[in-house]
Amino acid sequence: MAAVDLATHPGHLARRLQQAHHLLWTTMVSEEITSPQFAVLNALVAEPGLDQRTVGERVGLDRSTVAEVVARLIRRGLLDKVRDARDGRRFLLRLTDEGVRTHRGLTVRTARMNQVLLAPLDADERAVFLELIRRVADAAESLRDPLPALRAPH
Amino acid sequence: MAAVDLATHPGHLARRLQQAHHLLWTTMVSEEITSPQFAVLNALVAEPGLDQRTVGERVGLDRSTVAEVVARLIRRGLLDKVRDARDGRRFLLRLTDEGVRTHRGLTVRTARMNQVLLAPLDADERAVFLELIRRVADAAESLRDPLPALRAPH
DNA sequence: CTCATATGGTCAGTGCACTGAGTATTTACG
DNA sequence: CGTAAATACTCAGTGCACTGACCATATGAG
Repeated sequence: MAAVDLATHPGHLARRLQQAHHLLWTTMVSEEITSPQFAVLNALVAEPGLDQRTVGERVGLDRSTVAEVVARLIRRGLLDKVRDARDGRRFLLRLTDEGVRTHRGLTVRTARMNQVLLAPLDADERAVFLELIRRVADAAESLRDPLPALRAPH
Repeated sequence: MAAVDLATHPGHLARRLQQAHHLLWTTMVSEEITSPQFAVLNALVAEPGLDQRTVGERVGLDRSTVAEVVARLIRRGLLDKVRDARDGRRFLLRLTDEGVRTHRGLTVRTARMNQVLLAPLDADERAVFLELIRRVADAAESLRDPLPALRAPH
């Protein structure tokens, strides 16, 4: 009987939170476009013509995952990908008109969805909630390469 | 220029938090056993002999995902699965000795890892952090079937 | 007892997410 | 100029996560 209480494990709670979010997203926002796909569209609305690597940096996705998400958005006709003339390694990404329209429509719905998701918290708690998650995520993120010092044995 | 600030989107932050957690987990806890696998082991330490469905309920996983995770744990020899004699639909799950040992070892490491993950927060903030995530996740969870009322058109 | 319904599990399909290896292009050093 | 290092991307492999369709066993109402 050495079982642990998972409700004190942030990783476990993060997973459950994401599932809750996924549930609301598919019912209230879209069944076709996913949340990561929206994040990519959003990054390109803010900064058209980014390459894949930079998009990944903006939305927090690694190169392989960006490639997959981008492929799906292109297949749906929301995105164009053209080789950079000045640097042949890069692909420059740009929304199609359809992509811009889709992003606009989803923006409204995501706002409504976030309201529902955060409904159990009052205004102060919401601000704290977002800030604490951000701080924890940022801290661990900035710890990517620098410190393989705490690596486990075996 | 109708781009949105993703730092105000709980779903996006939840995903980033989970990635941060995943990063720390693989370096500080285990490269073989994943966090969901540990959750299943932990549920069976607390309540040996559960069936798959109930395990899923305890750790927040759907039946298909539980089946996959269980299959991997069996392949690693950490778990046994036997048909319930009293109800031929069920499979009863039980840890092997090796499974118990593995769980015990990981428990220590997960505690250390959680310390590092929560390092950017002070003690009060940690308590608030866990409680707020739990409340939001629970609320959305309890909204599974009852309310397809807010479903989006199209 | 019989048949409709619940329930536990499996399977196929889709999508996110990471790692590690490999390819192509660019850049920087000698 | 020429080659080594860095960079952008692709590809294969593994694992989580959900849905919807399907199968088998149980159970409850008639």
